[in-house]
Amino acid sequence: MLVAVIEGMRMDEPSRKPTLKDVAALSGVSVISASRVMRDAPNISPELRQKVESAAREIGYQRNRIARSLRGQATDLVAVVVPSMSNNVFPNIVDGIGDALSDTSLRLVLGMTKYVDRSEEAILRDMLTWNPASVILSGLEHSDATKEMLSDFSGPIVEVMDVDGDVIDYAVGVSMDEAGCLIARHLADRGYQRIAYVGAWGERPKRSLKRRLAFESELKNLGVPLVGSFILDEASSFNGGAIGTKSLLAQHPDIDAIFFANDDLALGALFYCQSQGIAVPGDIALAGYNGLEMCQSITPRLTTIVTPRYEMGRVAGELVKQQIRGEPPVQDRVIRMELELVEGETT
Amino acid sequence: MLVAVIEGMRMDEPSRKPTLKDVAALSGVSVISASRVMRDAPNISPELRQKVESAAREIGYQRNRIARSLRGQATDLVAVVVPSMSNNVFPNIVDGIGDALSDTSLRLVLGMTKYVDRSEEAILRDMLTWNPASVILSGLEHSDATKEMLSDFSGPIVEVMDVDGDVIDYAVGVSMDEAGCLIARHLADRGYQRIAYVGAWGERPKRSLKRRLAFESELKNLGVPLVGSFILDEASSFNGGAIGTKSLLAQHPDIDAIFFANDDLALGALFYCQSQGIAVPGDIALAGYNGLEMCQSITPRLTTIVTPRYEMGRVAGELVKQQIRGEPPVQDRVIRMELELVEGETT
DNA sequence: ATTATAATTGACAACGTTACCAATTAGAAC
DNA sequence: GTTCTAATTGGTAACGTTGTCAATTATAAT
Repeated sequence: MLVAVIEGMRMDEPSRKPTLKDVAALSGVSVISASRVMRDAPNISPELRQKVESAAREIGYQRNRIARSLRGQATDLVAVVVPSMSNNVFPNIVDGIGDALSDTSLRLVLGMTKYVDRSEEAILRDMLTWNPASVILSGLEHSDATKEMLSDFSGPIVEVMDVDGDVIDYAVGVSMDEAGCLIARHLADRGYQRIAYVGAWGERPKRSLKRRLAFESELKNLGVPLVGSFILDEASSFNGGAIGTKSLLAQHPDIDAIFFANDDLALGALFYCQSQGIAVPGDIALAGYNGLEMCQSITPRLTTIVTPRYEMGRVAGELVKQQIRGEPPVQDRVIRMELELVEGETT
Repeated sequence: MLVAVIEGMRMDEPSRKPTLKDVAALSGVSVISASRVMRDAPNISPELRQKVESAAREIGYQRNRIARSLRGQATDLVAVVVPSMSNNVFPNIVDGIGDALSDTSLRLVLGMTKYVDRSEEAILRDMLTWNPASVILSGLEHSDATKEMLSDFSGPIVEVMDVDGDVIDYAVGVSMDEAGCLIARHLADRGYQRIAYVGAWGERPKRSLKRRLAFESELKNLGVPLVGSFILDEASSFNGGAIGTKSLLAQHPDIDAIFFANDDLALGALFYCQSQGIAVPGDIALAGYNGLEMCQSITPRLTTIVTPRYEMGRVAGELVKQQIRGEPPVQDRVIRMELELVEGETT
C-alpha cells in the first residue's frame, strides 16, 4: 500500500525565489499554463487565470527577466552611452529618454565614456552582451570598431545630439552648422569685428568642433574672420571660461566678442569680466551655447543658443519605443530639432 | 553509399550571433572547454587556450550575459533608483557610482521615480526581476512594500543621500540634522532674528523635511524661532525661489533671512531681490543648500552648505564593489560624510 | 446527431551558459 | 615499473522561461 506523499511543498531551502513551477504546483496547472496567464496570452479561461493569479500572489511570484530574455532572444534593456553625467547636457537627455520610456517595461542601462572614444567602444561591446533591445548613443562620431559592432546589431540605434554627418540608423539632434552660423551672423549683425572662440575638452566631442568650424566659415563669409581661438584640454568649467578669456585678451587685446563652446565657459568668462571691471558687452561681448535655465535668470542675461536637450532625449525615447513596438518607421531617419538664439544682454 | 556532409558550417542563416558551440566546433574542442577558456578558468593547457581564443577571435564571439546570468543566478547589473536626472544632485551621484564601477563589469540600470513614492516601488519591483547584483536607492524613506521586497533581496543595498534614520543595509550620506543646525547657528550667529524657510517638491523627499525640522528646532533652541515658511508644491526652480521669497515678504515684511531647501531656490531668490532692489544681505540674507559650483562663482557668492554629491556616489559604488567581490564588511554600515558650510556674501 | 472550427490546456524542446561529476592523461613518489 | 595525485578535458543536466506542436474540450455549423 502506498503512502501519499505531499510533493511540491518543499520546506527545505529557506526562501528560494518562487518560479513558475512553484506557481503551477500550487495552483494545480501546468507550468506552461501558468506562464500563459502571467504573460497575458490569449485564450485563457477565467478559472485558470484566477487560480494561477491567486497562487502567484500568494507566493509572491515575479517573472524572471533573465530566463525570459534568454528564451525570447530580446531583452527589455536600452543601452544608453553618454560621455558623462556631471554635465549640464546629458542628464537632461537621459531624463527625456527615461520619461519617454516610463510607460514601458524598458529599462535604461547607462554607460559613461568620460569623453574617451576608446571607452565608448569598450562599454558598448560590454553592453551588447546583454542583448539590448535598442542602443542610444551620443553624437555621430564613433570608432570603426564601434560601427562594425553596431552593424550587426538588430535593434534600433539612435544617435542623439547632432545631425550633421552620417547617421547609422536614426538621429535626433540639432544642427551644429546652424548653431555656428546663427551665432556668427548674430555677432556680425551687431557689428563686432574682432571675434574669438573658446572651446574645451580638446574638442573631443566632435560636435563642438563642427560648430566652431561652421562659426569660423560663416564669419569668413561675412567678412569678419575669426581673430583667435583657445581650446582648453580639460573639462568645461567656469574657471576654464575665465582662463580662456584672459589668455585670448592677452594675445589679442582688441577682441570685441567671444563665442564659447557652452554656457559654463561663457558664464565663467562673464564673472571674470565682471571681476576685472571689463564691461560686457561694452568692452567685450560674450555668447554661449546650450541655454541653461540659469543663464536666463542672471543679470546680464547671457546671449546663447538654446538646445532642446530634454526634448531630444524624449524624442529619441519615443523613437525607440515605436521601433520596438514594431511600428513602421514613418518619420525621417533624421529628426532635426529647432535651435533658438536667445539674444541676451551680453552681446 | 553515404555522401559526406559537412556539418557545423551552417550557411543558412545570414548572421546569427556566434555562440560557444560555434567556437567549440571551429576549434575542435568541447563546448565546456571553450567556456573554460573564455572565462579564464584554472587548469587550461596553453594549446587549448590558443585554439579557442583564436577561433573566438575569428568568428567574433562575445559571451552571452543573459545565459550566463541565468545559469549563474547572479547578474552584473546594479539597480540605481533616483528621483530625477534634471536636477543638480543626482547626476553627480550617478557619475560617482559610474566612476567607482568603471573598472568592473558591473553596469548601472537606471530608474527615475519623479519623486513619486509609489513609483519607486514599481520601478524597484521591475528591476528586481533582473536579479541585480546590488541595489542603490536614494534616501532612507521607502514604502513598506519596498522594504518588504528588499528584505529578501540577497545583494548589498546602499541608500545614498542621508544618514538620519533606519538603514536597511548600508547608507552613504550626510546628516540632515547637522545641515539644519549648521545653517541655523550661522544665521543666529550673524544676528538675524526674523528667519524664514522656503522648500519645494511639497517636501516629498523626506530628507529636506528632516533638514527643515532640524533647522527649526535649532533656531528655537537659539531663541530665534522660525517666523514662517513657504513650501512650493512643484519642482525646485529659480522662479520658485522668487515666488517663495515674494510670498514670505508679503506676509512677513520684517523677515531678515531665508534658508532655502537648495541652491536653485536661493539663487532665484537672489536674482529676484536684485531685480527688486532688495539689498542682499542688507535687507535680507539668503542661504542655500548643496553648494553648486556656480553659486561660488557669482557675485555675491551664495552662503550655502556644500554636499559631497559625487563623493557619495563614488563611495556607494566602492561599497557595492567590495561587497560583490565578497570582501568582508569592514566599515561601519553607515558612512557619514562631511558637510561644509561656505560663508558667502549673502548672509 | 455529426462534422468542422475554435478555445483551452499540456508536453517537449530550446535559448547559451556553467556547475557538477566522470574520464583520461601526465607527472610524482615509491 | 607501479601506485597515487594533479592536471586537463569532456558529458550531462540545469538555470526559468516560452515557441511550437499536439491533444483535448467546447462551440458552431451542417
